[in-house]
Amino acid sequence: MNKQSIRLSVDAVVFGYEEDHISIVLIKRKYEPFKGQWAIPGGFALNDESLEAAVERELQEETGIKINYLEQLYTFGNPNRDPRGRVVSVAYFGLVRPDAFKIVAATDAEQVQWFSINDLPELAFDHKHILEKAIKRLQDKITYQPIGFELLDKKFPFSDLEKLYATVLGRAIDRRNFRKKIINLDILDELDEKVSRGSGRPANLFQFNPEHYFKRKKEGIIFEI
Amino acid sequence: MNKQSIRLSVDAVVFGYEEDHISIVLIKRKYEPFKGQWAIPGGFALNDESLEAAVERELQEETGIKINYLEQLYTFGNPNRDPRGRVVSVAYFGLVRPDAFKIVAATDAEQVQWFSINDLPELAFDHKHILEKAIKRLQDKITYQPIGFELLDKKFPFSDLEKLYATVLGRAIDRRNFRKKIINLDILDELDEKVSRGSGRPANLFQFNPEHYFKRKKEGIIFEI
DNA sequence: ATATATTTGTGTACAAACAACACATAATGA
DNA sequence: TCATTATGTGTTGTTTGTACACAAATATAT
Repeated sequence: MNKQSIRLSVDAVVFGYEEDHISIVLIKRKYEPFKGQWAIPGGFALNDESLEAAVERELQEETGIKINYLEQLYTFGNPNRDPRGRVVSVAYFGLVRPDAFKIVAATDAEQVQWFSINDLPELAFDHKHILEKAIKRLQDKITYQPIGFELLDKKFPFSDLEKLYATVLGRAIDRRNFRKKIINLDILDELDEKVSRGSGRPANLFQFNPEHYFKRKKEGIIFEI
Repeated sequence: MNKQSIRLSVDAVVFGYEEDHISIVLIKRKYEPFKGQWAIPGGFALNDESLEAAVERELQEETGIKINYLEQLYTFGNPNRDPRGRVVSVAYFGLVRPDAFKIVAATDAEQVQWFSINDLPELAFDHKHILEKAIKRLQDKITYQPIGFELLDKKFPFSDLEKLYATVLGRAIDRRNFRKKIINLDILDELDEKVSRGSGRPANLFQFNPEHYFKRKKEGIIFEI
C-alpha cells in the first residue's frame, strides 16, 4: 500500500441567537494561508484524541466559548480545499446560550467575533460552503428536534422561543397556534416567575424539561413544528 | 505543530431490497486484523481522490457492485476503533437496485455476500455501530425523501413500494391510504404496462419521475410518509 | 394621574389531513 | 369451474392545522 499523506482537521460552526438575529463565531486568521481573513474556528486533531475532544479543545483555545450543544455536521474532503495540501475536515455544528456572547466580547483582542449570518465577511477555505450546510442543518433540525432551547436562556418567555423560530425559519409564526402546539407537547415547565422587558405585559417564564421530553418521546409524541 | 499520524479510510453500508427483506453487502476480510471476519466494504483513501471517489473505487474493487445512490453517513473517529493505529473512517450510505444482487452472486468466489439485516454475522472493527447508524438513516430518510425508489426496479408495481416501506419501517401499512398519499404527491408516472407475478390480478407498473418531483418540491409539496 | 402604546395571554370555527375499513376485479391453479 | 390470491378503489368519522380579535398588564409620555 502506498503512503497516505492526508491531514485531518476539525472545524466548528457555532451559532448564537440574540436580539432577533442568528450569529456565528468567527476568528481572524493569524497565519498563512488566508492570513487576516475570517474563518470558522478549528484546527488539526491530535493523534490520540477523539474528534469531539479535538473540536472542544480548539474551540476552547481559539474562542474560550462555552459550548452548549455539539454534533457532527459533515466531512469535507475535496482534495483542493486547502492550499497547504490534502486536509480533510470534519465539521461540527454547535449552539451556545446568549451569555456566551459576552464571553467572546471579553476576549475581543484575540480576534474572535460574532457575526450576524446576514452580514458576513468573506471566509477562508471552503468555509462558506460549510456554513451553508450548517445553516440548512439548523433550519431543518429545529423543526423536528428540540434544539432551539439550547440557544435560549434556561428560563425564557414564550415570545423568545417564538421569535427564535421566526428568525431561523425566516417566516412569520402564528403566535397562538405556535404556543398551543408547543404547550401540547408537554415538554416545558411553566415557572412561577415573570419577566418584564420594556413596555407591555410581563411574560411568564418557561423552562425546557429534557427528562419529560424523552419520556414523552418514548410514549410516541413527536416534536414537530 | 507536532506530527499528525492519522490515517483516513472510507467505508460503505450498501443496502439492497429483495423478497421482502433488506440486505447489506459484506466482504470477508483476507488480512489481519479481523482476518476471516465479515466487514463492510471500504479502505484507505488515496492522496488525490475525493472521498466519494474513494468509496466508489473501493466498492468497485471489492464488490464490483453498481451503486445507485450514495451519500455521506457519518465520520467515525474514536482513537481505538482500529487496532492498527489511528484510523478515522468516513462512512457512506448506499442503495442499489435489485439487479445488483445478481452481480454480487456472480463474484461469489471473492467473498462478497448479501446478508439480510435480520441475520447478520459478527462484524469487524466498529462496523456494527456504523451499520446501526446506517439503518437508522435509512428508516428516517425514507419517510421524508424519495429514496425508496432507488431500491426498486425502475418500473415497479405499487405493492413493491408498499412492501418496501412496511419492511424498512417494520410496521404494517394501510394499502389504500398509502397509495392515495403517494399518488397525490404526483411524482409517479403510471405506465401502460402490467406485470403478473404468480397468482392474483396483474399489477400496473409505475415509475418515479425525478424531474416532476423536483418541480413539485419547488412548488412546496413535501414528501412525507 | 391619565391616556397611549406595547406586549402577553387566550378560544372558536372552518378546512384539511389522517385513519379505519370492505368488496369487486383479474388473474392462477387445483 | 371453483377456490385462492393479489390488485384496485371511496366514504365516513376523527384528528390536526389554520385563520383570526380582543382583554389584561405593564411602561411611557403628557
